[in-house]
Amino acid sequence: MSSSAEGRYNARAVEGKWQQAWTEAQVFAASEDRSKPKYYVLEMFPYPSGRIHMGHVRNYTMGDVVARYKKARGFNVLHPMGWDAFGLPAENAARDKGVHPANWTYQNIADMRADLKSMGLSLDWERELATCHPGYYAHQQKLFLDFLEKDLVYRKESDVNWDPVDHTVLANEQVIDGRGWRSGAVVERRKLAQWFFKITAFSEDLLAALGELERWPERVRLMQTNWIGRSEGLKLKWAVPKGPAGQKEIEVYTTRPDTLFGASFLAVAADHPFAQAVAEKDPKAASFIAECRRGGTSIVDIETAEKQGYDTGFRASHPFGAGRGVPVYIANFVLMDYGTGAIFGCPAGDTRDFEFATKYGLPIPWVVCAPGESAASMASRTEAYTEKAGSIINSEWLDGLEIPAAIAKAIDKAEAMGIGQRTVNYRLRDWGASRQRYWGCPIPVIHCDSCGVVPVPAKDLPVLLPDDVTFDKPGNPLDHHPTWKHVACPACGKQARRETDTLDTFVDSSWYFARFCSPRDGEPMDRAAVDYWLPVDQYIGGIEHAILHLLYSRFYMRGLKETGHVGVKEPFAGLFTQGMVCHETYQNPAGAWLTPEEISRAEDGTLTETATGAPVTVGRVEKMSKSKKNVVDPGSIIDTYGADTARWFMLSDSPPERDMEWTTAGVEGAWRFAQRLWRMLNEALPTLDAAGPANEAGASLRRATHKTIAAVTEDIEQFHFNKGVARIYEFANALNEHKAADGAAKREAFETLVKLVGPMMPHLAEEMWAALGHETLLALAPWPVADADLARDDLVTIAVQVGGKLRATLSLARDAAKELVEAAALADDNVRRAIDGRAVRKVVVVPNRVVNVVV
RNA sequence: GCGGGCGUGGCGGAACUGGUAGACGCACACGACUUAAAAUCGUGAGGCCAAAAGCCGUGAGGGUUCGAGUCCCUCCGCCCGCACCA
Repeated sequence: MSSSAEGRYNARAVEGKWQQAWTEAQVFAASEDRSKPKYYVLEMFPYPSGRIHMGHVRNYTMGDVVARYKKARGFNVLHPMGWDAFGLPAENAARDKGVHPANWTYQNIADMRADLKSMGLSLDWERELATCHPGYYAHQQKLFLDFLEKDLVYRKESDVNWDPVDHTVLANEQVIDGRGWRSGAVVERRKLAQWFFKITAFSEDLLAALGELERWPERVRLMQTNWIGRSEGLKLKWAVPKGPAGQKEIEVYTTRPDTLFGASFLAVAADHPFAQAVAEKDPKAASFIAECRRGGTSIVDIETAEKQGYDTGFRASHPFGAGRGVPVYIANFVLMDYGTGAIFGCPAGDTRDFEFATKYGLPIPWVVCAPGESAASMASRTEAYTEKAGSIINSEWLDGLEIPAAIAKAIDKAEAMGIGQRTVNYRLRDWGASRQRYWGCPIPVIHCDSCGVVPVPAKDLPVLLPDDVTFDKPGNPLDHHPTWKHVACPACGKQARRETDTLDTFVDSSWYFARFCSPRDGEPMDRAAVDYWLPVDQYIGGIEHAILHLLYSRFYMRGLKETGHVGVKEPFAGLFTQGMVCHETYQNPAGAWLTPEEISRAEDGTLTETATGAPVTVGRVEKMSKSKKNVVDPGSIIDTYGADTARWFMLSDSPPERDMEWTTAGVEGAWRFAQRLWRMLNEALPTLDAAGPANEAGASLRRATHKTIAAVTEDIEQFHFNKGVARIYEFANALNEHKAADGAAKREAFETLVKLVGPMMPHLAEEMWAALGHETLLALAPWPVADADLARDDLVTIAVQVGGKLRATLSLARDAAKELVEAAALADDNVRRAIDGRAVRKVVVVPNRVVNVVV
C-alpha cells in the first residue's frame, strides 16, 4: 500500500519504492561524460563500526543535498562511498569475542551499508571500496614502493611510548599519567626503527598553498598554518673550547638574534649529543637526563613539569666575543626535535628564560628598550619584556637599532663570520606511519641481513595479511605468526624477514578519494580518470580532521604527483566542516546516565525514569556519546518517521557548521511538514489543470515562486541549508494563502516546490512529482530557474523614521520619485505627530527602503 | 600564554554592501472541527502599559552616523584550536 490522497503519506513504503527505482535506473552511476562540467562531492568515509550514528546522518545529508542539487544544475556528479575499514577495534573484537577481524569488519560494513541505503543517498554504489580489501591495499603497497623510490618514505630510529605488558607502541593520547591506557603498565620510552613519510619535504608548499584554498574554512587553514609552524631565524654555532671530546661547539636556533648580547646561558635537550657526551663522565648529569626521560610525553606531564636545568660546568664562548661566555645547561624543557635541540637563553626577552635565570641566579642583561622606556627603567623590571617593539641597548654594534634591523644585522654578521646561517625552521615533523598491529596494510618490504631493506618485487605484490592469526597474546600477531614473516630475500635469496609493521590507517584515507575515480582499475589509479575528476570539488566532514587527515591527504597528493599518478597537488578544492549532533543528557538520582528512551515525559513536562518512576535530572546539551548515553539511533528514527524527516530536521534550524541539538519536538515538526506538503498537494491537485485566465492571485503566487527559487538556490550554494529550509516553509505558507490563484500559476508553484524540496527530502519529492503526473524521475529533472521580472514587487514597503525612530510605514510603487516618497512620508499622521511642529532640517531618502526625517 | 570564534525573545536561529530587529521553525496560549482526544485549520505573541500613543530592547559601557545587531574603542562571559616551538 502506497500513499494516497485520502491517507497519510506512508514514508516507509514510499522510500523503499523510490530507492529501488533509482537503483534500477542507475540514476547515480557516474561516468566520465566530458560534455558536462564535472562535480565531485565527497563526505568523509566512515569507519565501519556497525551502525550509523546521527553524526553520519548529518554529514551524508549535507553531501547528498549538494550532490542532488549539482546534478539538477547540469553537472556530471561523482558521489561515491566507501569504508575506512582497517583499525584497532577489529582486533579488539577479535580478542574479546573470538571473531576474526575480517569477518567482524565485513559484517559491520554490510550492516552499515543497509543503514546508509535507507537514507536514500544519491551514491554511486558501484564504486564502493573498503580499505581492508586486498583490491585496495594492494595498490597502497604499490604506492608505498613508488614513494620509497622517490625518498618520500624512509626508516629511522625514533622514540616511542612502549607498553611493556601489551608489547605495543602507544600514541600519546593512549598514555595516561605515564601508564598504558589498557594495561596500566608504566610506559617506557624506547628507540624503535619506524617508517616515516617525508611530509617535511613539502613544508613550504603545504603552507604556501593554503593561501589558495579559498573554499576552505579560514579556521582550518589557520590550524594547519600553526601546525606547520614556519619561523625564520638564525642557526648559530657557539664554541665550547673545553667541551667533551667531539663536542667543541653547540649550534642553537633562534628567531631573536637581536638579543644575542642578552644571552646568559645555553641549554641543550636531554637527548642532545652534547648532553650524552657530558653524561658519560658525569653520573649526576646522567641521572638528570634519565629524570627528564621519565617524564611522560603527554600534554599534562609537559605542562606541569617544573623547568629544571643541570649545569654541566662547561662554558660556551659568546660568538660575538661579548663577556666571559655563558654556562651550558641540560634542560628538561628544550626539545630535541625542534630547531637544533639547543637554545641560548635571554632572560630579558623571554618569560621562561627569565624564570630559569632567576631560579639559577644567572645575570639578566637588558638588551631591548621598550618604546617610551629608558635603559635605567628597563633594568628595574621584574619580568621579561617579550613585545617585539623597541630598540636595542647594551649590545655594542647593535645599539640603537630597531628590532627588525637588529635581527637582520646580527644574521648578516654571523654569516659573514662563518659561524651562522639564516634558516627557515618548521614545527612540522615527518609522519611516523608504523604500527605494530595486524589489521592494517602490510608494509611491502623485506629485511635482509646482507641487503638491508629490500622492496617486495612487483610480481610478489600484494603482500596479503595471513588469515590464520591469533590474538591471545599481547603484541603484534604478524610478529607471532609461525611462518608469515619468514621469506627469502628477493635480492640475494638468503633467509630474510618480512616487515611486520603495518601502516597507520591515516595512510588508507590519504588517497581513497583518488581511488574512487577508477575503483576497479588494475593500477592504483587511472590517469585519465583522476585527471577528469580530481580535485574533489566539495569535501564534507568533521572539524576533528582539520589537521591530520587533511594535511596527510595534501601531502599524499603531492607525493602522487611526484610519482606521476596525478596531475594536481591539492586533493580538496572545497571543504566544509559540519558541526556535531548534540542531545540533552539525563541522570537518575543515583547519578547513572540514562538514554532518551529510558525517560518518560509527564504532561507538565517533568521527567521520570520509566522503569523506576524516579525523577530525572536534565543535564547539559552535549555531543551524542555512548558514555553519556544521550544517543538517538538513526535506524529507529527512520523506521518511525522515514529518512526524509530525519534529513529535513538535520537541515532545519541550525546552521550546518554549528553544533545542533537533536530533539523529539524537532523531529516531529519535520514529520508534520512532510505530511503537510503531501496533504497540500493532494488538496490542490484537482485545481492545477483547471483552464482559466491568469489572475491577480496567480501573479502574486508567481512572485513568491520566483523569489523562492532565487533564495533557495543561493542558500544551497552558500551551504545555508537552514535558511533554504525557512524559505521553503515560507513558500508553503504562501501557497496556502494563494488558493485562489489560477491553475497554471499553482501548477508552476507546486512543481517548483517539489524541485526545491528534492535534494532535501528526495523520496517525498519523487512521490509528489509522480502525483503531479510526471512519468520520469525527479532525480533526473533540471533545477528551476528564477525569472527576475516575475519575482519583482510592484509595491514596496518603505519605513519612515523621525530622528532615526520608526514612526510609520508606507506602501508605495517601486522606484517612486524621491519627492513623491518624501511628500508621502511628511503627510503621514504619525509622522506629523512625531515631528510635532519642529522644523525639518533634512530628509534622507533611501530608494525603496527608508525615509528618515531629521528634526 | 598565543591564535580563532561566538554572545539577538522561553528555545534553535533570521536580518543583503549601515536602512522596518526577531523571518522561519519549536515550544506556548486561545479559537474552530470532534462525544472526547489526537491530527488538522485559524488567530496571537520581545518587554513595560488595561489599551492606544509612547518608552525600553541584539552581553555591558562609550563613540562615529540622519540612522548601528551590523563600523570603531574599552570591558565582561562562553566555546574551540595550539601550547616549554627557542
